[in-house]
Amino acid sequence: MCAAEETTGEDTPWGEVTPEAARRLLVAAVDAFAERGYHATTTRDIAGRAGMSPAALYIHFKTKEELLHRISKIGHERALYVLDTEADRDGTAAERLAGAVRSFVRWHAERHTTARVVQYELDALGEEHRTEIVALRRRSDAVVRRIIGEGVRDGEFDVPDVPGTTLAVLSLCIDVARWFNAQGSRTPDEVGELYADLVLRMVGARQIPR
Amino acid sequence: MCAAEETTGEDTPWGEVTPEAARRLLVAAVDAFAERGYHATTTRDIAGRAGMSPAALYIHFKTKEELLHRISKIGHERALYVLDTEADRDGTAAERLAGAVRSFVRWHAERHTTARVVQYELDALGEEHRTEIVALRRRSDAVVRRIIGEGVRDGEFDVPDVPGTTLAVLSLCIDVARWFNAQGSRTPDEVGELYADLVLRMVGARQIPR
DNA sequence: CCCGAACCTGAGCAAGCGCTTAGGGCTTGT
DNA sequence: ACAAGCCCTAAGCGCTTGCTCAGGTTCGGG
Repeated sequence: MCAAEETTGEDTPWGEVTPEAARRLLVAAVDAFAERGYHATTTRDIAGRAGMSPAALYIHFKTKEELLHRISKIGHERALYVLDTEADRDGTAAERLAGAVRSFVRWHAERHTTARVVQYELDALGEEHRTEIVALRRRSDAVVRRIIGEGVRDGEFDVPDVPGTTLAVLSLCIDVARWFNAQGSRTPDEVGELYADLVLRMVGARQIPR
Repeated sequence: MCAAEETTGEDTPWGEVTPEAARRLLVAAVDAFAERGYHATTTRDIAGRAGMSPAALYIHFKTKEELLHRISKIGHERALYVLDTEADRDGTAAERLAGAVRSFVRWHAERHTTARVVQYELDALGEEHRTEIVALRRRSDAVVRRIIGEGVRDGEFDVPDVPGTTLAVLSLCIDVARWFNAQGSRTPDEVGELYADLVLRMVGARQIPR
């Protein structure tokens, strides 16, 4: 199902988007969408930021919505990859949960421009594209729920309401994209560390690992 | 500071908006903004939902942005009132924090249509109106920070990073407006209860009150 | 009965929107 | 040298947008 080229854990952002002109447009769109929102952004604005004429956009993308879809899909895949990687490590449930939250939050802070589009412009997608993306989001939910469930099973965590707590944990992480500011006083690493600690408290982890 | 007419804790929503036609338009706007977002909503749509012609809107509101501003201002005042009321009660810091979170979350769930507009359409406001609203939001932050600070001072809470934890608590509550669904399986009361418990864990409250 | 104020509508304007089309320069292989 | 193919632009089409304005309806007070 997944080709070898689709390396969702790459270092270069948007490396899989080719040709380079399309990538430039896409990056410009991410900035514009994050700044003003999808509906308040014009195709002329996107093209302008990429140093091209408005018509150039339609050589690389069929519609403005397709741009959003590609951003949203790649973004969700990246976020999910980050979460999955940490969840599949060895260690106690507490260690894995802390690692997952730390990385997931760090991703949302570091890539807060992308994350804002990914997390808050879902409604602007068309019907089909949205259901596709929602499926990806459910997988994130499943990952976190599994770790918490295992922690409860092994007696590591004290969680009366696993689905509710899962929801709250993910909600907390996702909302970082809304408030995080690069000019602010906290680094992405610091926020990740703080949040990992807070989440361990939420699940009543019996001891702080490491 | 507050006039007698400014009863922000009323039972009837939007009771302070008169005349009745203006209130109908405002309610229609809340629904439309919450559903599609400010920029994706047309003045024709708002007027249509209120059963009026597009021109009628401009008798009661100068611009579309003024509509958003009134919604945002009243909404923020209500939310802040809810928070303040619980924060000013007697009791331990844990009791007050739990009460504040419970009520604040319940408000965001019950009034999730309004809350979505209030919390996620800030950027659509004009420069002046936005700074006015941001000032209201800082007051919410101060309320929560004060309770947590007092809990730490009295040895009730164990919080290494008070500003960070305050941020996280508010972030958690606010994000309820994004995911809460009236058709979902949880009632606003249940979510409020769950979240109050989770927040007490986050601050390391020594015992669960009541 | 008429007046003025309050409220609302039908029609429409200027501007801006997403998107299309015709065509012109590059680069590349031969 | 030249043709093919790719990438881009200038111009603009059809439509929708926020908003305006002249005029009509309703209603309480004189």
